[in-house]
This record gives sequence, C-alpha cells and structure tokens, in this order.
Amino acid sequence: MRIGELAHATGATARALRHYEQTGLISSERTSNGYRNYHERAIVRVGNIRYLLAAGLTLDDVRVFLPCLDGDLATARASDKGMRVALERLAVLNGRIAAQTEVRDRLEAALRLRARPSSDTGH
Amino acid sequence: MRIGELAHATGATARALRHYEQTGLISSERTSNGYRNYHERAIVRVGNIRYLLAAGLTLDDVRVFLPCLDGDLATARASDKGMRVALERLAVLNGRIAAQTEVRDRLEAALRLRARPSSDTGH
DNA sequence: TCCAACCCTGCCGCCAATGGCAAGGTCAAG
DNA sequence: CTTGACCTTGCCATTGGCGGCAGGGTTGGA
Repeated sequence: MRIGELAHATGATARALRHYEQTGLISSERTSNGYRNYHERAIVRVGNIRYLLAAGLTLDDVRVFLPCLDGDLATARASDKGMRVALERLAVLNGRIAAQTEVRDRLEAALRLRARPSSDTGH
Repeated sequence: MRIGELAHATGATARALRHYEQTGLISSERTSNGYRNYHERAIVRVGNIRYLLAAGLTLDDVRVFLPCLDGDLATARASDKGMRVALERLAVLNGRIAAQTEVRDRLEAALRLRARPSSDTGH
C-alpha cells in the first residue's frame, strides 16, 4: 500500500503521513524504487492517531500510545510504562477539560443574563 | 500605572502585555516620555484575558469578549453582537470539551482494562 | 514517445503566544 | 556624571501540525 492509498483510506494527507513517520508514529518499508510501502495495519494505526489528534492531543501525547495504536483503542492493552505515562496525560486532559468547562459555564451564565432584554435589535 | 507594575499585578510579562495591546485587547495612553500608562481597570481586564487564555481560548477568541472584559466575567453584560459571536464560540468550546472528554473516557477505559494484571514489573 | 499521475527529499511559511535579544531612551539615586 | 532599573521598538526563535513549493525520479498508458 503506497502513501497515496493510505492517505485516501485514512483522510490524512500524504504530507501528514510523512510527518507522522518522521516523528516516529508510523513506519514503512520501501520498495525498490524508494516508495514507501505500508502494511494494512497502518490504516487502523493512522486512524487512531488522527482520532487522538482530533481530540486535542498532540503528536507527542500520541507517542505515549504507540504500544496500542494498532488495535481498538477502547480495548487496548498497552505496555506497562506506556500506561503509566498515559495516566499523567489523563490528568492533564482532565485539567484542560475542567478549565475549559469552567469558562464554558461562565460564558453560559453571562449569556443567560443577557438573554432576555426587552428590545433586541437582531433577528 | 506603568507596564512593569501591571505585569507584576497580573502575573503577565511586559512582553505579553505589549502583545495584547498590539492585538487590540488592551490599550494604554503614553506619558510624555513614551512610556505606556495604564488605568487601574487594566488589572481586571488583563486578569480576565489571562483567565480566558488559561482555559484554552485563543487571543482571537478573547477578542469576542472585549465588551465585557472590564468587569466580572460572570456577571458581564456585553454588546449584542459580541454575545452572538460568543454563542458560536460557546459551541466551539462545547465541541472541544466533548472531543477531549471522549478521549479521556476511552483512555480511562483502556487504563481500567490494564489496571489489574497479576504480576506487574513496576511498583 | 511523451504526458500525467504518482512518488521522493528538503526547505520555507503559517498561526499562536510569547521569549529573548539588540540597541536604544529616561529617570532617580548616589 | 554614572549606574542601574526601568521603558521603548523591532525582529528573530520557538512549538505543533502541517501546507506548499521546488526539483527531482518512475511508472503506466495513449
């Protein structure tokens, strides 16, 4: 499977895939002409990477999940150390979520106060 | 109040304050020697800006709140249009939170599966 | 034969929010 | 007068996740 196919299959760009490889998240063999050659597994792997990225993790965060990127993330069994680090990331995530949720709530409250003036110029 | 004082009072650096000014989030007069001169209000304003930033908003997001940055965010009454846009941001925020929460949950689930092997090499 | 569609490497650009440095001006104290 | 703490502008560096281009190679088909 060449890079274009993998890109198409995963929704990533070839550029992004090379980038993932460069940062060590995926790997490939090369065919005689120098083209990257990917295993079928790569599809799942890249899918998982993109899933984590889409959720706000960084490539560096994702690195932590290397051991379990090839299967279903939800049922993954990962290497011990990886999971330890993952726990830290979990805390970070929780922190981010909490902070953003707090802002969201405040913003929502502010909007509520504003939400019922008598004459509204819009709509 | 000069930039150093404001920086000290808010926990921001002078560099950051100039940046906020450059992007239009705060303003200042100048004294005869060219130094920036800030009003007392600036403390609250910068505090609010940093609060929003800390919660994961961008400076651009913060711009939306310009009308209510000088008071308590929780009880703020903002200009109509500003609040409209704010609603959109709210949706964005909710999206981000939801995405990150989802990952968090999956990660947590993965950790749970892993959390009770018989012999673990680490402590 | 020659084009089009792929692939390669390498490097510069971009956004965001500063940090950091250079190369100054200003001001109060000693 | 000098020192040192403050201030000024301006521009380059950084991190992250690519986009995009240049300048190539290769392959398949009309």
